[in-house]
Amino acid sequence: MSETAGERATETVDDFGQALGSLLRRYLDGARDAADALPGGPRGFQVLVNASSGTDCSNQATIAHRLGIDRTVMTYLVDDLEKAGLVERRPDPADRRARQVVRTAAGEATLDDVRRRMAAVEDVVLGSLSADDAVAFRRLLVAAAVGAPPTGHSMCDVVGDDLAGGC
Amino acid sequence: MSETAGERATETVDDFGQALGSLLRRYLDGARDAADALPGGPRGFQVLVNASSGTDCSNQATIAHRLGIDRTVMTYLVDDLEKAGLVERRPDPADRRARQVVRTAAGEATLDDVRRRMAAVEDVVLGSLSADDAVAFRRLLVAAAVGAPPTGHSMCDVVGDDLAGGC
DNA sequence: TATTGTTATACTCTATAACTATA
DNA sequence: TATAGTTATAGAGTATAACAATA
Repeated sequence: MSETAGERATETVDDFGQALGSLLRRYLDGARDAADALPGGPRGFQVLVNASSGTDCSNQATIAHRLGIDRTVMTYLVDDLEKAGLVERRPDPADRRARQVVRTAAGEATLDDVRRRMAAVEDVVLGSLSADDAVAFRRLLVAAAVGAPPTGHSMCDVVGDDLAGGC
Repeated sequence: MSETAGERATETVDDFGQALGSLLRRYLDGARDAADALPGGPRGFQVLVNASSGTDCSNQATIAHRLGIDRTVMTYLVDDLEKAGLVERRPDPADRRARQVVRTAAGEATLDDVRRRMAAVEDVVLGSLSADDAVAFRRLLVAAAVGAPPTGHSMCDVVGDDLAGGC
């Protein structure tokens, strides 16, 4: 940050998309290391985050939609996570077509661990911001991302009607 | 945006990487439309942005490094932009290995046009933020992205010594 | 010896299409 | 008819390796 002698401000980053891409690239570089224990890397991590812990439903389609990835890719990701013993496929009692993706105990433990490492990566990525600015950035990022949810309506809303408190 | 009845806050986005990915995905969706006239799409746009307008030097390697893409990909991108008449490859007088990527008049005009359309896309992507928050977000995004510049040192710094005012 | 740029090749990732089962 | 999930195949995108020219 402090203007070092060798780098007079070389027009830095003046483009929104470039800044966004640069930030994501740096995040993914760190995330790949943090998630190297997980099959699927950062993607596998996000699937694990969005998997059900028992209180909410998470079909493969729901997760795929939420993450913006194809259903066919979800099959492979869940396959690998299941082989690693981190998640389980459970038939949805309300819809026999669907499979809920539920974290195992090992999955919960692994998620806790990787989550901590991801948090460390985030700190590094946002390292050039002050503590206050970093908080503000996270808040604005989430607010901006929520703008147009990938899923027009959550599958939970559709299914959850006759299953009070969760699906 | 406004809380519609059918969508009670479905735990929204609680993950940094997920929010970042979601935002980039929405941006790229719009950017693909905005840059459909350009060979290479959003990537081609960024190359065009980073190409030289005469005042600064821009080797292919410099641009590639700045954008975080491979040199081999740069060749194809510049090939296509050159075929479209938007940029020119010019031998660098200071380094006969290097080729400067310089925008043509048509390239400048196209860039102006696409830049305007990109700005519109950004407004849509940040549409859920207030005007003040959008400004703040852009500022923080750039500040965060500049944190660790992809290029440790710009090639311009190395070459520019004996060419006062530009390379 | 290292770097710029090019080309060809191989690989990874992702999407497409077709199918079954269920709604 | 539409959707969830799986599988196989094809495609886009990307990286790897080798090369020539120059530093």
